[in-house]
Amino acid sequence: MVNKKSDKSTEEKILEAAKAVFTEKGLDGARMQDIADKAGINKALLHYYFRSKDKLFEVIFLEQAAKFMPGIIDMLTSDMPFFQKIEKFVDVYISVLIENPLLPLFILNEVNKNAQGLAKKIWGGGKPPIAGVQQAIDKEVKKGIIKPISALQLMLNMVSLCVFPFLAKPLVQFISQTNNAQFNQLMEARKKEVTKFIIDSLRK
Amino acid sequence: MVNKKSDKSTEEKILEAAKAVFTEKGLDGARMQDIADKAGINKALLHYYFRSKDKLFEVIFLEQAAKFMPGIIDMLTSDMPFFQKIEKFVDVYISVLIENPLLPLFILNEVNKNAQGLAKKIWGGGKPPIAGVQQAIDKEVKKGIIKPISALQLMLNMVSLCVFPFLAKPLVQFISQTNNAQFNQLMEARKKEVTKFIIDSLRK
DNA sequence: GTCTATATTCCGATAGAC
DNA sequence: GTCTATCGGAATATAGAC
Repeated sequence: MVNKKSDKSTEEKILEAAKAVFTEKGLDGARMQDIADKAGINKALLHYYFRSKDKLFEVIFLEQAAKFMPGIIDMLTSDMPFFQKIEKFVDVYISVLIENPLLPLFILNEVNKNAQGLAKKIWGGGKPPIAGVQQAIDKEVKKGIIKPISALQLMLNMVSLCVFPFLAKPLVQFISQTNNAQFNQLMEARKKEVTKFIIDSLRK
Repeated sequence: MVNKKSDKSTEEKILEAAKAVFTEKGLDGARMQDIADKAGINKALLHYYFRSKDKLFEVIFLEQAAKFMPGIIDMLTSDMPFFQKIEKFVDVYISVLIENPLLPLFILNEVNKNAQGLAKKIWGGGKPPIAGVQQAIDKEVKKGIIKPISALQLMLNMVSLCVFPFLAKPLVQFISQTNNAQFNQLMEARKKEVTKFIIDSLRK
């Protein structure tokens, strides 16, 4: 084994390199040459494995999109205690983002450039079952545990608080004067902060 | 006056068109031809007024960046009542975003691609005076009005809750099944929701 | 200042040898 | 399967007439 990559299949090396380049530069900014270089092969081979840049991109995008879309609806409609659902969601989601800090910007960028096409390719054509979330909330309201709130607004709040700091990572690092490791510490600490912020707001 | 644009200077027409195309497509995705078409002129004239695509982009970027960076620090250190500061910030910021929904993604994208260069071009080299915000918060804590919180985390929360829905606008529209006008209504309603959400969380 | 026409560079994609 | 060499188109940028 000469280096770390030599025991991986060529296809795996390409996918790994493509993920890195696409998530950093976006579809338009990425260069097939860069992907080839990073994978340690040449351009022609990229076209041999994946017909075109667009095809390669689509593979990467769908793979990453699945990672980005949190199972927030499933989680909020599960049978865990309500506040525990929130804590779990925040914890898991921020952990994913610490491991994949470029993910949110990558996904949102491409969804915006391709609004109608991609948004529906991620989910099926079906509507998201947001009504179930509203029922779960209303149940807690009736029990007198939380204040009334719209399911959409609550989900927006939860996702916003988790994701935005990563979208604005360079700005946050500038304002907080932190390096990468310190930024991750900050986000680790933020798990508790966000959970507390949400629960304190909901609690009656 | 034949049309709306005929009484504007050529430079103004270019800037207007460039803003529209760059904010929609980003630096890499934008085409000089598209900008020329939208401005009602030809490509050569773009280079006559601005030397290159990059130069033109920089003008647009700096102009838009100023709009995006909210005066959150100034606002939080002003002498308004504390909860009123929050309400005002949310109201003003979401209004700006309703008028410029593409602004956040545009800015964050380019800041990320150019982390070191642009972040410092926006502000001067100086550190942001976040310490003043912490003092303003601590004062309210001592008065017994709010719970203790880090200035950075609070500012992150406030900005996250306002900005993220616009970054994820296509996804939000899909989930909430809304058209543009309905989305704007949703964001208008969100002003009160976000203000309430933040204040409920901070209040003792 | 504004245009048409053209030069130049870059990049995705293909051809063909091994 | 993998490579080198090259094509062909697209996009930025320039030259030069008006």
